[in-house]
Amino acid sequence: MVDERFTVPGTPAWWANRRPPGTVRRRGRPPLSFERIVAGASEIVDEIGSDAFSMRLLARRLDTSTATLYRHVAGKDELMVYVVEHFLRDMRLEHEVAAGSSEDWRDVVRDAMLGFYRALSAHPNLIPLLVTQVPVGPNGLASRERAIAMLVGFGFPATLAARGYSTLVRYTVGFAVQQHAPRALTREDATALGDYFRQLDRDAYPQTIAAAESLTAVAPEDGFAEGLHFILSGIDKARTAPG
Amino acid sequence: MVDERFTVPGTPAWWANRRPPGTVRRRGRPPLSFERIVAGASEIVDEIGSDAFSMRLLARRLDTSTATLYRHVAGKDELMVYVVEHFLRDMRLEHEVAAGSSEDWRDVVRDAMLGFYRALSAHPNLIPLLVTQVPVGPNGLASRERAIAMLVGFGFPATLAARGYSTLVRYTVGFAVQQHAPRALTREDATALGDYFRQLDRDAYPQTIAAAESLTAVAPEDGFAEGLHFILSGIDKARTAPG
DNA sequence: ACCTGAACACCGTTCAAGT
DNA sequence: ACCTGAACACCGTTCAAGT
Repeated sequence: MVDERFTVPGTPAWWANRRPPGTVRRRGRPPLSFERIVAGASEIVDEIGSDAFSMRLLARRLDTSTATLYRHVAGKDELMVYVVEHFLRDMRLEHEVAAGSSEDWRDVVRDAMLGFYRALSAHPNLIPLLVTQVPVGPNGLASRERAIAMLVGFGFPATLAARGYSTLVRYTVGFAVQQHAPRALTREDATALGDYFRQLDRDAYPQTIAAAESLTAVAPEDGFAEGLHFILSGIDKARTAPG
Repeated sequence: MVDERFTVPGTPAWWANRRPPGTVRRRGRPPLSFERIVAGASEIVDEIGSDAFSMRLLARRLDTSTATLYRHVAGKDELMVYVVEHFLRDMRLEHEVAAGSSEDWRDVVRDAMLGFYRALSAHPNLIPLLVTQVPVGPNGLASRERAIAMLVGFGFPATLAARGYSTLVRYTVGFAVQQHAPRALTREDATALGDYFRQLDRDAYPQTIAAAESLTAVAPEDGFAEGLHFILSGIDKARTAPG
């Protein structure tokens, strides 16, 4: 019986023990490299989501067969781990900028988290994958390191930096998946939901009716920024508390 | 072309226009009621999750055929909406208690959200369904109404009550799905992840190594409670702020 | 040595045919 | 009128057979 920790894609042990994949030459067709497979899979996931993604679809797009794909990757699960890693690299490149413009750590971290949120919003079909994976591949590690270093640079003790970072990432991914996941509410849905709330029985749902506007009218990013403000405010209080 | 809003299960329009389902008598077997179908589906989802749930499995367990199930429900999606509604009723019954023991609204709301979080933790396979649905069936509406009324009862303006409620529910469901979703990190995984962090290159990942303990050692519920504390603290500041 | 058609054991959903 | 076996068009994954 094989130790399962070494076979579950995306786990630390799996990253540590995986064999770097190679390239296969094919007569008359572009070589089928590992990179081309991951890039093709990332494209399809971005377009239609990881549920609708299928090995057959990818094989067709790369002009090969599913069995050949299985010679490069262990299966769909493993491929999705590489897809996450692929997107994290792009997100890092996109956000190498910013920072430094303010002295209040809350402004800097708010902008960083808003950038992360916007990057997720730009690739909604990626979000469900981040919910089921804690990214510990090279790009995932680098993002985590930079973020914690940023907080420590603002004078946070290591413990509060780690916990604040965890809370912020959890909040952002959790908010994004509820807002942008397949089948999430569109703006039209929110309008319809507001109308629905307002038409409810006034005796049974007085508060829901009174709050209908606030419950549904907020633009997605504003709703995210509000909660983010609450969290940053709470962390700041913990940071400046005596003791 | 039919208006899609009336055919997508779980939407307000769908709830408003759906036809209440009936019961079918079968010779020599227990009658196949809508309730038995939802109860059976809820059991299976609780056991193995909504992905692994299949109409064939449910049909086998209820001693019938898939085609017969389709005479009672429109399909798997619709059935999952009823499964959510089913669990929300149970959660309401379980939490009819508490409240009133403290004068600080934060203590009361913290206990309420912890109760919700524990209810979700007790049914991890239900959580992914809550991510893709805003529950607006009878039980979902009643929960929302009670929660907002509680905040208003503590003197919150309607707008802040609605936004605070939204943030709290999003945070709780978002945290729960990342902590408890199928394939989420177990305690053993977290330990392995901590070891992995500590073994990284000291020059490349100094902060990750320093924070390894804090990043992975926190018990799940403590991590949730910490973030919850930040949010409650932030909302309280908004509530007591002048203007 | 490398590749792949076809198969296996599944899905959600539908419908012709039975009782 | 009610029920269902079998089908349709898919999955992820594997392997015997080809080049």
